[in-house]
Amino acid sequence: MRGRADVLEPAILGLLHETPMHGYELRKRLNLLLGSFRALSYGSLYPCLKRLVSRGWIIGIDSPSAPPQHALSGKRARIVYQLTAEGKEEFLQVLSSSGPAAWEDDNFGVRFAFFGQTDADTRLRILEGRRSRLTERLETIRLSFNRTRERMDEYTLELQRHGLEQVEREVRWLDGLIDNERGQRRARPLGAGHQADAHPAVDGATGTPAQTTEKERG
Amino acid sequence: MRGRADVLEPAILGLLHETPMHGYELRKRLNLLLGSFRALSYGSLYPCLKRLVSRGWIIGIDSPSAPPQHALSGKRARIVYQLTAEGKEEFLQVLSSSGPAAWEDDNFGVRFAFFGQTDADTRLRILEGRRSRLTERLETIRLSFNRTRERMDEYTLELQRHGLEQVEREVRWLDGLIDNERGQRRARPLGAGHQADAHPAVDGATGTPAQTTEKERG
DNA sequence: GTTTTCATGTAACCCGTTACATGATTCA
DNA sequence: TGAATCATGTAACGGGTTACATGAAAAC
Repeated sequence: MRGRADVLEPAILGLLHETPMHGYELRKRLNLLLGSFRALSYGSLYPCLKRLVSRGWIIGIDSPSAPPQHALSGKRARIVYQLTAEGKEEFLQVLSSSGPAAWEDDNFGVRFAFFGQTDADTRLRILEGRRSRLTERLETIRLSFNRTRERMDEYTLELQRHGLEQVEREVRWLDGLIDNERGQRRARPLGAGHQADAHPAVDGATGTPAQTTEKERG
Repeated sequence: MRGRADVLEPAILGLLHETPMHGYELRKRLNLLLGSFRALSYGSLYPCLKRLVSRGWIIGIDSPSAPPQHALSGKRARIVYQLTAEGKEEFLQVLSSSGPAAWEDDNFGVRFAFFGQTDADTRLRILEGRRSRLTERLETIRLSFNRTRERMDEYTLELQRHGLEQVEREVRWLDGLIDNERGQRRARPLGAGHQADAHPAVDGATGTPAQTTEKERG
């Protein structure tokens, strides 16, 4: 898997910055946040938490936690983790950084997920960095495409074409976001743009009253 | 990165099935094929080649190879790899397999890249498997989306929305491909469909006469 | 003549998954 | 009562990247 780049640690810090949590729940949140479609393994999560504890960025407090219903006693003792002062400082520092690392494939997602806590300047710088990173990639792909198109069979060609389209789409998405960031005061409320694109996006299962049993990655 | 699932080995087998190559060139082809945007490292490639050799699937022949131009002598001795009979057999077996493994995220790309050498039945089964895999994922995302939308800030929401749209787009892409596979005899020539989507796709740098210096991933 | 590209490798490290181990609680 | 979910971990393994090492040929 994508080694390097420490996407897990900042993600954990970020989630714990919002609210303290125990490992099990953290994992669920992380699965959503990271969007990696194979669930994060415990063999990865718990050692990481340990690491963060040993670095003094978080502490784990053993709490039996009274269950909302049933009123009776506590369920199994769970370890609720929360940020320390140092951890908070560390996270804020991560948030304010806007170097190339922030817009590489691995990190961009996490950084974006915490844009709500990132200041506007940094946000814009990251979005623009990401954009130029992608257009640069676009150039490379187009070049290779034009250089090798006659040697390729239709499927390879189609795969290439589709990949190209994906990146183009992503650039346009970024354009929308950047526009939105620039037209700061009372612009359209994010996720409205992309005119004439008729994105049906989220709608299925519209009526569900949010009471489904909490399931893996759901 | 994405550990497991052996995407490298089949890819190498497949490329060598088309034509013998030395490691350095193989890497370039692999970078295109795999579409992973960080170039494959030699520290990964050469050991893998070694593994394949030890398994008897490929052999490396030391050849000085006379350069096309200059007519004079051979450049540095390079090791040209080619499939053995066993390697060919192995690859063909991989090609004919159409289990769930074939349509998981990691493998689908490679499998698709070799569709030109895959029989129509297998192709269709893989495409359909992939499709149902994605729609299944779509359901999961939509559920979680509807369950957590009010608790999320606009950026997290937008990220989620964008992810959802990406998958939806991919499903539609698959629909086109499946249609195409089904309407076998003389259908539209792949990559034409997606009506009213006006995809500008490949065009930039149209005139380049394919003589640019071979560059990394290009 | 120097830089870039070609060309092949090795060893250490990182980080993630798999598989294993354990046990409480809740739901059918 | 038995299955599923909650909850926390450990150890082995795997495979990829980084960094290192080396050198020839081509391009500038």
